[in-house]
Amino acid sequence: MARPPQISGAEWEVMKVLWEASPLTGSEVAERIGGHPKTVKTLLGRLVRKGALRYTEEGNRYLYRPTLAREKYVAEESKSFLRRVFGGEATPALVHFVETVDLSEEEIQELRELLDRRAKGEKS
Amino acid sequence: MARPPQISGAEWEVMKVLWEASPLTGSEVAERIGGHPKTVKTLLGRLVRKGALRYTEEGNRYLYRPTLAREKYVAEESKSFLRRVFGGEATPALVHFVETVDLSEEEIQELRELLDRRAKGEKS
DNA sequence: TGACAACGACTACAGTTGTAATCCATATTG
DNA sequence: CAATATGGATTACAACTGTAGTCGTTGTCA
Repeated sequence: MARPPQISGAEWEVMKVLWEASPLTGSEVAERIGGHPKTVKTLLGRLVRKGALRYTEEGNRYLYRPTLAREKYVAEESKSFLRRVFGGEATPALVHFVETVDLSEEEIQELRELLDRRAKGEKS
Repeated sequence: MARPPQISGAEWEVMKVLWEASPLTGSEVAERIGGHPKTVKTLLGRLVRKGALRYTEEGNRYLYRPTLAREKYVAEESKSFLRRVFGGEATPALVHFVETVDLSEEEIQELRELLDRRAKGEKS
């Protein structure tokens, strides 16, 4: 199973709008991210080349849509981030986030419940 | 307060060994990451140019050391990761990690305690 | 003291990225 | 229909990256 292709920062912006709504034309995407249409077109082309997007022709223009769900990319990026910055260890990263970020009471509660569920059993 | 300079993947490897032990000569760094000395020298030079490393001369060679603590970079990279992948929201990222990564009983316990402490007050 | 090894400085070079512009064909508008 | 706007294809181009090689100097070993 081939890994999702590598997506750059600007490309990620493009993917985001297409994960929110697709298919879209190039101009629609450009409009939503508020970027220069030419630039966005370039990015769309690169993403197609990388296999992150497909398109279908609608009259004279293309309709783009993602080939993979956002979650796949999130997982990939997260792993790469963990590897790079935390030597692949999730716990130090979790500790870092919990310690440095503002969390509301509700969020803390949510996370605590999640950990509880995690603690009982759905282990591998 | 100027942000820590942007560090690429290969450069990060170099920084890691210097955060573990410094100062080191170029060859020592190369040895520890097991990379080609020439390549490592290039990276060291770039990091100096970027301001991520300083060096002092020791005889005919340089001794390199980081200009900033690892934590600064970790914070920077983490923020940029959150922004890119999770729209700047920490909680979804935390949820993602807790759900997708294997955590030992002890790690879960550690995180739970951390959340508890977080819940009582020490905002910052 | 002469050959060689190691150093830093500089150079190389292709691939990626961000940001567009140019070119040509077609669609739209007056 | 003519002028223009728009679309995709192609081209541009500098900065950044990964990965080294070349050059000139100097310390070291035989």
